[in-house]
Amino acid sequence: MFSYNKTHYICNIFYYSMLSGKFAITIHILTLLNKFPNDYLSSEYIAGSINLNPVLVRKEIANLKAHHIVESKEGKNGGTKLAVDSSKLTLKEIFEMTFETINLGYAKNQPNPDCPVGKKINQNLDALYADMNQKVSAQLQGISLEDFSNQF
Amino acid sequence: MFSYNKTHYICNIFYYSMLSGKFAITIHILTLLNKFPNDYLSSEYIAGSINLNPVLVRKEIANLKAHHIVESKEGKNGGTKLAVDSSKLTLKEIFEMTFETINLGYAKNQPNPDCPVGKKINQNLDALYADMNQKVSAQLQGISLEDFSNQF
DNA sequence: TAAACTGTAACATTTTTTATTACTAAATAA
DNA sequence: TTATTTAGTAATAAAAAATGTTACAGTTTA
Repeated sequence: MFSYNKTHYICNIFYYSMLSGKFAITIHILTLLNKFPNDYLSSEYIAGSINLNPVLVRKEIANLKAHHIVESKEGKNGGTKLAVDSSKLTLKEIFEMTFETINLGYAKNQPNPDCPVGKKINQNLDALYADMNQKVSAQLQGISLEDFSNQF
Repeated sequence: MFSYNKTHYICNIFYYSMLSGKFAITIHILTLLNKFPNDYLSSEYIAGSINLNPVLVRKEIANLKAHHIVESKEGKNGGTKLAVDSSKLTLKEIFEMTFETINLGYAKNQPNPDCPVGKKINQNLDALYADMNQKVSAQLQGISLEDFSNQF
């Protein structure tokens, strides 16, 4: 058995890039926009489809704008529309805009650096998750927003 | 633009199977146990390596016990040891014991069923995530606990 | 100039995750 | 046989993350 001091490591880890509803919400928004490429859809309207607060829709739209995927028009009759060709936008790109990576999580606290396992566990998990990301990315790369949207 | 009533759907969805630190903690526990296949390691000792509360370690161990992966001994000098051959236990099995599936999340509220997109979005996400799981599972299937443990 | 929008900040609430305390029961060693 | 160390577990607390709300300034259009 390894022996090490059982000090308490307070410091937390910032690996976290947890999944929330961000991807689902973003793809929902984009699917709607894709259905009406010539209309500016309001956040209120989109929110009504997702069943979500319009402010949260606008926040995701702000993210999409930062990536130049959509454009918005302020003022009356304003709203948001797609700014890219949906056949060229892949789910991989959408994924990357909403998550950094896919992973199976890390323990919250820093593992004990005096333990051989604790010292390397995150590094080894990183490697595992990196492989995982490659596989998932390859899959998502093969699906365009148009493909996804055509399923509806 | 689709038109639909903007009622508010309160009902939530139970898809959720979010990732926390469970997988990381479980694999950490199993790696330690694998390093000392003949010792009963206490939850206190394991907790000292993960830097986690011992009660939480015992909870994960309870889960492992339910899957007959480890066995425990109560009382003084008690603890937990592996009950399976680590070369035959795959990360896929460990993954399945701690998560049901991998996914990129769902919006929290039920989407609007009066909207063609809202009505089908979760079904289409499900299909996407199912493919994802297959790829990830195939990867994890190829790695045994022994393989993982040998990296340390 | 009123109305309908976006953009954003600030704050509140809810949900999830992690931590703690406290206790019972079991096994061992002295 | 008794003190000690351990698992097992329930109940509760605290922390963190996600989601929701309110409010309001700025923009555009009719």
